[in-house]
Amino acid sequence: MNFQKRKQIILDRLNIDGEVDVKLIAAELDISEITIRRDLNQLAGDGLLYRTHGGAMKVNPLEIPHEFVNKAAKNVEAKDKICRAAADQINHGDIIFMDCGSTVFRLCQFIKSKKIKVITNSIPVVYELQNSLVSLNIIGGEFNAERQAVHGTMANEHIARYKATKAFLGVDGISRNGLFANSELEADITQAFAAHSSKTYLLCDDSKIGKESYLKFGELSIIDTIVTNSKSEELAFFRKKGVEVIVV
Amino acid sequence: MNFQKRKQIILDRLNIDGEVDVKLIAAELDISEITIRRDLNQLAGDGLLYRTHGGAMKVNPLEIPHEFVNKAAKNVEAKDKICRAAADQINHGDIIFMDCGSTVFRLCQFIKSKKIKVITNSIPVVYELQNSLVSLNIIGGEFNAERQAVHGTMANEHIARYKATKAFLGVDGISRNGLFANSELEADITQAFAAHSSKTYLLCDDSKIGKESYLKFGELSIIDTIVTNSKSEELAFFRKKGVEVIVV
DNA sequence: TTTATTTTGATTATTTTTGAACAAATTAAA
DNA sequence: TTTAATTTGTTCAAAAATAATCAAAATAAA
Repeated sequence: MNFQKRKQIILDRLNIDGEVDVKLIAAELDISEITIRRDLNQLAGDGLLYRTHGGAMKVNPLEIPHEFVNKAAKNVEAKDKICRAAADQINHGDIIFMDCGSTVFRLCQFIKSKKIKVITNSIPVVYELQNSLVSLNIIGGEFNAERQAVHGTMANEHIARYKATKAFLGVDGISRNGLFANSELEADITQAFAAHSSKTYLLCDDSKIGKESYLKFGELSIIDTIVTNSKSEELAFFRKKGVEVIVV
Repeated sequence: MNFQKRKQIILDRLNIDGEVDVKLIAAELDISEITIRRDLNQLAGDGLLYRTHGGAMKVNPLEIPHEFVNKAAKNVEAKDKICRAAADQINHGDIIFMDCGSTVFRLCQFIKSKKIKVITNSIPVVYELQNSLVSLNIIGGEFNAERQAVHGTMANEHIARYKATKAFLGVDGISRNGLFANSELEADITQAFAAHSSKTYLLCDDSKIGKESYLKFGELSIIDTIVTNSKSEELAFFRKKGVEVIVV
């Protein structure tokens, strides 16, 4: 019974019970208390548990289940149709912006073999494209764990340094009144992307069309093309406003 | 019974039981313990298993691009010692730079529960720290798939916008003649990190001490502290030059 | 064949791990 | 508050594992 094995047992026990007791563990593993104490101290030193008198407690429940993955898995069929159509718009040599939307993320699988440059603030996009023909540029700044992406002042400045041929973006809602976002950070970066690309595509499944939520941040006019599976009558209005609409 | 055959048996056993014991294997194969130990050390050096006292354990398969894992898994024990000592230097509230070295990567596991800001160009570091108490800032710019990291002009400019309390860096070699890197990109970003942090730590295992390869890019003076497992006499020279040396 | 190289094993010294004993610190109880 | 019980850190010693050194055996090369 070596340290590595005891470490595993102790951490397993912590995950189950939330706490461990020096005496109990020592008796159970048939090993001296001083050794268990030394183990706990070492693990506490590495930040793997909190030391208490007589034992240890679990350290903060850090494991945030990958919300992003779940979100990306919703409405997959529609999203994939949208993305396949969007990928058809991308040509060899394009420089494209991709934001951190869950629909935009699914675009990755359709562009892996294209010789293009992708500039993105989404870490999942980076993972997905890192072993492909796509050349990647990561937007720097403060990382938001929930969105798995970078936002903020530095990010916006970074975008402003580049000029893309096309931007593929998501929003939280779009209606005849404009574009809506869940947060100011997302709104800002979406605007920055749109402002620094020659052509701006909005990828949105039917759940987003006509939806108005939280923060209106821009007019329809900053969008050139909408790619969607929606059959909403709102689309006719978008067309009338000069926005190209691709229905899949 | 040659090394190849023993290697096969050892790795098979590891896959089945998750661990092996020097004494048991030695008895079973009717071969001396010292030979088995040598085998295990070699396999551990190749990152194929994790050496423990009295045996070895299966290496936990991280879900990180393989190229990176293999490199990071070499010389694990020394690197972990180095990183534990390095982590001791980090205090609540610190703002630290971390580069894309394989040793620096292993620092992650020891700082997950620290309330600090980490600014990094390494995507594996981001991945490893994303669900921790650490607040992350990603350095933007062109992504290099081989190094799993960002380098270049934008990256250097990004770094220049920040000021860190401490930088933890790797190099490809260090000798009395200065610091050596594998590429200009790495050299530039290392210098940028060092220039914009109050204190610069170099994490390097013994294989890097005294090594001079490819490109000399800086003097010893840009380093404040070296953390290493080396016992080279070169260390005395570093100390004479005013560099603090922490030997683990 | 002889000679060099590599691999293996035995011996010894060193390091690491562990446990016991006791003093210091902490918690609980009176 | 004071006292008792528990937990902890420290020091030291024993045991186990390891590394280092060198010699023997196996293998490859000339």
